[in-house]
Amino acid sequence: MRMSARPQNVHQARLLRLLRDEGPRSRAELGDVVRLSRSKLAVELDRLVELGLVEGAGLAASRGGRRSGIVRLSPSLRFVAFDIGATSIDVAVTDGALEVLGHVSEQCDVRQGATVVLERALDLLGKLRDEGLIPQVHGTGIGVPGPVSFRDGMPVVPPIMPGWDRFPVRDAIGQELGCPVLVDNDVNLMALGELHAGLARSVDDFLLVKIGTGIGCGIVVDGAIYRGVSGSAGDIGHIRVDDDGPICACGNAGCLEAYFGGAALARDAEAAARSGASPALAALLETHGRLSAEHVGEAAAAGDPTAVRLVREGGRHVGQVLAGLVSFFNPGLVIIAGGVAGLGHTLLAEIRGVVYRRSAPLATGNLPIVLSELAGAAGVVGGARLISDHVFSAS
Amino acid sequence: MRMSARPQNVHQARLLRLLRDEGPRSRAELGDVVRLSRSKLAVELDRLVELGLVEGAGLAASRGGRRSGIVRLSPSLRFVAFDIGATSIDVAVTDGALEVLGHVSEQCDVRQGATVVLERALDLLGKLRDEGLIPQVHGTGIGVPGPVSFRDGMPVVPPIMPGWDRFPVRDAIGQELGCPVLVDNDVNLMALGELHAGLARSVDDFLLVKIGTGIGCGIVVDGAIYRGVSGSAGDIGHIRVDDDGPICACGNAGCLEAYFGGAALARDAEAAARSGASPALAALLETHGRLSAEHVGEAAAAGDPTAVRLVREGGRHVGQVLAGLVSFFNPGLVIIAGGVAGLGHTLLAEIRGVVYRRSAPLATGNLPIVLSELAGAAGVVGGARLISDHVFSAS
DNA sequence: CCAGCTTTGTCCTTTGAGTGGAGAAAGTTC
DNA sequence: GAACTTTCTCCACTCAAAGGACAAAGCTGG
Repeated sequence: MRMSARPQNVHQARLLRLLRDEGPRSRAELGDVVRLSRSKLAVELDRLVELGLVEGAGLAASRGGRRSGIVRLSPSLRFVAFDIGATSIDVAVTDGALEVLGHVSEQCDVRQGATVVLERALDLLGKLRDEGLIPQVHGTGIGVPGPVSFRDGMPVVPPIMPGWDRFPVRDAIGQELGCPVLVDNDVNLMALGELHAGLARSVDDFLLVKIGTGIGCGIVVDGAIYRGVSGSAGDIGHIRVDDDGPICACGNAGCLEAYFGGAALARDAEAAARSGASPALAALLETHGRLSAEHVGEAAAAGDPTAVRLVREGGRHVGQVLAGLVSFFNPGLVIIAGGVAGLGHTLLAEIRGVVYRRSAPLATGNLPIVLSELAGAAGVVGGARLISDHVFSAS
Repeated sequence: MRMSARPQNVHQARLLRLLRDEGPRSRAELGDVVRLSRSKLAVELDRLVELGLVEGAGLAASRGGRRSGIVRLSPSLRFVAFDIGATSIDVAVTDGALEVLGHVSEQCDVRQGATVVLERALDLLGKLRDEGLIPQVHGTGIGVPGPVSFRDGMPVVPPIMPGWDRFPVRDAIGQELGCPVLVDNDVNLMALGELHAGLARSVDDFLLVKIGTGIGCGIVVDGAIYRGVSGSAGDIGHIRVDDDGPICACGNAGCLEAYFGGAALARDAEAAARSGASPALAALLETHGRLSAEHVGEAAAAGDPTAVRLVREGGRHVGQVLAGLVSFFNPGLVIIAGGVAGLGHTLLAEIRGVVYRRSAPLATGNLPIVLSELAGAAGVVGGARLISDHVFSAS
C-alpha cells in the first residue's frame, strides 16, 4: 500500500485542520482567514489537491463578483478509532472531518489480554470494511483503559489490564493496518472528543471526569492533552477522600474510587437491597441477579429514597475531590462523563453544590459543570482527533 | 529615555536566551548549537551587537585552528524584580544572565494599599540606583501575594491585599520606569526562579508548594507557568483536608491553610505553650510575646516533642493534599518552599511519607520531593526570568 | 442585452532572505 | 617553517514569497 500523504509544511497543515474543523470553504474565504498571499495560498491548495488530501467541490455563491471555488477535504479520507474499555470494544470509522461513518461495538473483557482483544478489534474493523466504508486508512487512534506511555505507544503497568504491560500496541496495529497509529488513555481520548465535537469546542483548559468502572480525569491544557511526565496524569481514582472510608483495591482506605466507582456503587446498592433499606433496589436485584450503576439510576429516577441517597453521597465525594482540583487547576469547564453520568441531574446537582461551595471563588466564578453530550461517541471521536492532529501536522 | 531594544526575530531571541542560560559562548560554539548557516548566524549576531544587546568579549581558546570570537550579553543589561509579600518587599537588580547584582528588602505590610507599597518599592529601587547598579532598565517583573490577571497586569479580588483590587500595577510601574513590566502571582515567580536557577532547571513539568502565611502552588507545564483560565490556578490553600477540621478564614472547615498555614501553626504553637504541653514553646512565647513558624522550627530542632508533633501533623496534611495533586498532575519534581520550609527535614520526611504512600505508584516512581535551595532569592530571580523571557522574545 | 463595476484566479516579475563556496586570516602540529 | 585546521567575511547563486497586471467570471442597472 502506498504510504498515505502528509502535508508538507505548516501552511498545508493549517489549511487541513481548518477544513476539518470549519468544514468546506471557498478559496477566497480561506484567503481571508490565513495570512498568506493569494499566490501562495493557491500553490499550497494545489499541492494538497495533488496529494489527494483536498479536492474542489464546485463554486461558492458570489460575493459580488466572480464565484470562488470551494475546496473540501477529500471524501475518501478515513480515520479509524479503537476505544478499548474495561468490558467493551468500540470501533469507528470517520471521514476527514471526523464525522463518524460507521460504529460497531461489542462486549469484551480487556483481561483476555492484548493479543486476543486486539484481534477482536481488528475483526470488528473488518465488519466496517466489508460495508465498503474504508477505501484507505489514513490513521488510527487507540484508547485503552489504563496508563499509557504515549511516546512508546504502549500501556505501562496498567492495573486492570493483565497481559498488556508494555505490549507494543502502536507498532502492532501500525504493522497490521499500514498507517500511522497513536495510543492513549481512554479518558484522554474522551476529553479530545469533547474538545472536537462536544461542549469544550471553544475552551482551552478543561477537565473531563469519567466515572465508570474506575474514575479518571482527562486534562486539557491550551487545547492539548496534558499527560504528565510518565503519562499517568489524571489518575484521580485513588485520591483520598477520608482516612476512615472503605478499603480500596489499591490497599489504601478512603479512595474516591472506593466510595463511588462503578464497583463501589454496585456494592452499596446490593447491600441496600439485601438489608431491606430499598424495596426498589431489592426488586431490581431479584430480577437481574446483580446490580450496577444503571440500576441505581433507574431506582433513583423512580424516586427510591435510598437510591437517591446513594447518588447524592457519591456526587458529594466526587465533588469534594473535584473542588480541590478546580482550585488547583482553574479550568474553564468541567465535563462529567462515563456510565455513571447516566445518573443525570441528581448527580450533577450534588457535584455542583460541593464544588461551588468549596472551590476558590475566583476559580468557580464562571465555571460550567456539565454532563457529556457525546456519550459513547466521545472516545472514538477523540481517537480520530488524536491521529488526525498528528497526520494533519507538518512532518 | 530611548525605548530599549528587543530582538527582531526568533533566531535573535533564541540566541539571547542561549547566552542568558548557558553563559558567554564563542560564535563557533553557537553555530554548533543553533541550526543556522554560518553567514546567517553572523548576520544575526551582528544585528544583536548593533542593538546593544550583545557584545564581543575576546577570543575563545583554539579548537585546532583560528580562535573564535566570544560573544556575551551586554554587561549593561539590567532587569528589575519586585517581590511583594504579605509583610515584606524585596527588590533586586540582575544582569542579563539574571545574576542578582543587588538585593534589598524591608518589612512592609501589603495591606497599606497599592499606592503606598509601590511607592516604598520604588524607593528601595532608588537605593540600588544610587549605588550605580542600574545604567538602564530593560524590564521589570513584579510578584504580588494574591491572584493576578496576567493579561491585564493587575491583582483581581486578592483576599489579603485590600486596596489592590484591579489596581493597574503593570501600567503604573511601566509608566514610572519606562520599560516593559509584567505582573504575576508571587508563587508563580518562585516557581520560575526554581526553573531558572534552582533544582527544576532540567524539569519541564513540576510543582512548587509555598507554605508561608498562606499556602499556594506554582504550576509549570512544559517549561512555562500555567495560570488557568482566570489566573487563579495553584490556589491550594483552601483545599479540603477533612470535614471536621478547624474553621478557616474563608468560612469553610478543614481547609489546608486552617491546618498548617503560618497563622495556624502559630495558633497551635501558642496553644501548646499556654496549655503547658511544651515547655520549650512556652519559654519562647515568654521571650518573644508571640510565636511564629520559625519558633516552632527552633523548638523542634531542639527536640521538643510537641513542636515535632506539630510539624509532623502539618506535614501530614500538606502531604495528603499534595498526594492528590501528584496523582492528578504527575509532575517530575515537587519543591517545598516558603518560611515553613525552614522546618526542614522533619517536615519533608512527613510529606514524602504521605505522598509516596498515597499517590499513584506510576506518578511517584521517580518523583523527587525537595526543599527549595534558593530561599529568599527564588521570587526575585523568577521576576527577572519572567520579564526576561518576555523581552528576549521576538516582538 | 450590454456597459461598467467587483471579485476571483493565474501568471509573471521583482524582491529579499538564506545558502554555500572561495579565499583570507589566524592557529596548531610536526 | 610547511602543511593542515578552524574561523571569519564576502559574494554569487538559489529559491520562496509577495504583489502587480491581466484575464475570467459574475453582478447591477439601464
